[in-house]
Amino acid sequence: MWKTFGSYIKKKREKLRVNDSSYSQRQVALRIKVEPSYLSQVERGNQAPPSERTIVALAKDLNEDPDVLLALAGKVSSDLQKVIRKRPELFAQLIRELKNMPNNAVLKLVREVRDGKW
Amino acid sequence: MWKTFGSYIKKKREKLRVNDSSYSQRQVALRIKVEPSYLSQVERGNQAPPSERTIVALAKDLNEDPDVLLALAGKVSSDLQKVIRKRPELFAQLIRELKNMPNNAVLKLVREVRDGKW
DNA sequence: CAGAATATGTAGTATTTAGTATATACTAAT
DNA sequence: ATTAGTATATACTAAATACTACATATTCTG
Repeated sequence: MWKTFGSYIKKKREKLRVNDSSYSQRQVALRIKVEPSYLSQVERGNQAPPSERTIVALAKDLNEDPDVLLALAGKVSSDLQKVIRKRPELFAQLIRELKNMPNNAVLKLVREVRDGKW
Repeated sequence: MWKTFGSYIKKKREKLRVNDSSYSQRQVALRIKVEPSYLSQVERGNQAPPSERTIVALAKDLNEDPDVLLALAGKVSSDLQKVIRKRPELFAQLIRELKNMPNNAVLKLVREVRDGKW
């Protein structure tokens, strides 16, 4: 059902575990403050992905991009949502326009904005 | 608690009702397929705003922008979320860059994208 | 116009479902 | 003998909505 998220984080955890034994399910679960059995369920995709709070903690622990992990979990970071909600028409329009633009076009846009050409 | 959303849609409905008696709470509720008592609660802000599905139906019925209504309800349209989730890093970065940009700058961006300059 | 019929909004309570997680106990690996 | 992973059952909360009943308007109708 939710195999994608689960196997993604499992793989990453196991990769880290090769060089650092503190990346057992139990240790990670302890650090991100959930029950080990729950993390097990999630990794195997038997449970839907955790809450945003937990996913962000997990992302930090596994050194992953929170936005990517949230996306795999079918979510969008609440802080991004907040930005959109402040100016819904504007952002809705922009995002829909960019929906089918190729990556490099969007990226170019990002750079121009960042470099203060606006 | 949720007065903003409620009073907004109530006001709009009552405005429409002046010229069209089919905009009573009951009739609207009937059309958007919820119980009249529920719509009443929502309008008075005693209940949290409805689901996306219901809000969109309401927006259509009241001739309002769904994105705006969703925003008032503290939500972001699931189709926008989907776009973001497809390329999370890219969109996350863009949106965060634009967070504090003035409206007209963002608008300019929208226009340039729409006019195919990318 | 008076009264009947109908429509409107609201109160209060109950139900359903989803999301997020815990607890306990068991099995396998080191 | 620990440590690691998993199975299974269960709990808890909030979100979303329905059901019933009632008081007040509004509209017909004779």
